[in-house]
Amino acid sequence: MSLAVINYHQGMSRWEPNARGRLLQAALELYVERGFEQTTVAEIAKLAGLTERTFFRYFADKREVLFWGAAALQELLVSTVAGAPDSEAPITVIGTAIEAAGAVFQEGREGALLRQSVIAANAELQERELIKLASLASAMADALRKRGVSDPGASLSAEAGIAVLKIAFERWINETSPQDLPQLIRELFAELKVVTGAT
Amino acid sequence: MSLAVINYHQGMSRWEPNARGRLLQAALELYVERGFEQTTVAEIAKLAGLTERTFFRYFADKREVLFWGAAALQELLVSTVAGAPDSEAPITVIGTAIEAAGAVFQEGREGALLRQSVIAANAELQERELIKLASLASAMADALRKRGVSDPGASLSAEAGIAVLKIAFERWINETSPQDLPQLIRELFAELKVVTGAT
DNA sequence: AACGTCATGTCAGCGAATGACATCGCTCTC
DNA sequence: GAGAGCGATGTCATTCGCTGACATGACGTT
Repeated sequence: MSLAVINYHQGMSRWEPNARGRLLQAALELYVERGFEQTTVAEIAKLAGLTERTFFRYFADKREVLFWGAAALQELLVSTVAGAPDSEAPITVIGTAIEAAGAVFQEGREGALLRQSVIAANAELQERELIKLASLASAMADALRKRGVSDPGASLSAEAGIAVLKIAFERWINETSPQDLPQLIRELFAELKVVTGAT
Repeated sequence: MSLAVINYHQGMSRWEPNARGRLLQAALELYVERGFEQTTVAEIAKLAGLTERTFFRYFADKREVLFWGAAALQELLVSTVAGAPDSEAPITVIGTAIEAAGAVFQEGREGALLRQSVIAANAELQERELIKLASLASAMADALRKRGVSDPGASLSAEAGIAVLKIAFERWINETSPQDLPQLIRELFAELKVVTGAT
């Protein structure tokens, strides 16, 4: 890994565009090189050519930088659930949505690996990841209820889907030669079916 | 709610026993009265007749006070899983363990209500709760593997069990006249079976 | 009575986060 | 094209969570 020699603002004056992007890139680089705890917000801001105060105008806290993509993922899941044919069973709808999420992760696996290695090394980041996942489950359950799915079933299906995503992602990220993530997700849904009550 | 008039050390000198207990009680009282964020560690320590530094010798951080019971819960879950008859299916073993946890919550519902109202009002506390739940799932999955359950199934069963516990607890805590929690858990496991499409 | 040990106190300091206010650069208008 | 307005950024001060280093007090042992 190379040291942080690049200064993302260099000769730039104030008002250089893409402040959020510069902060994002600077933070990721430092988190990967030194680790999350060993990186201060002041360092990130300096590398991006901004001040500490500005960092907190773009990101609620030091952790949030790593979870910037969560909103888009939530939109994908919700819209996939909302757009599914009315005839499909709730668990099938959730399965389709989770597979779509898996396909997104599959592109850009290198970035996901880097990001996950940072998260795996820090408990605070794992906490943040878990609450994002819980938020995804909650949003999917809402989307199911809008389709007329009644309540214990909606929550259970959504939570089950997130559980599958967690386990599938973990396996996929730890594989040296990765298999197809959506397919792995499909297999885990099948396994879940077996596990919960094969007679 | 009464203001914090009680000083848990009063005329006590140094070396008064049960420092952890006093900190626990002081923290809970202040969290309930003022809310978690509005309570400083210095205030907790003062109410307990100790110093801020000593608080951090007993609790890793300000949040951990509210999760002191998690270790005992984990032991209960793991030992229940470990002690189940060999003939039982993994999901049944998990179901028994989760029901046992539910029974523990059922005693002391008032305390659980108070605790949960504090947690519900603060995102950081929800994060900590989620990582504790994830830790419970991980511990149960380990316990299943020691019984010879192979890996995708062990993780899936454990995560499904935790999902059921989450949903059951949430419903139970929001009921004015609460039904039997272990029974609610049993019903949710049945519903999960239906939802996943197990025939 | 001296000693060692363990719990607690004291002190100094770092870093995350936030509020209040100043300042800079762009754009729009007259 | 000079000034007004405005949004993005900087500056400053402060609070609070948390930690390390070291001092001190109480207790049991010999």
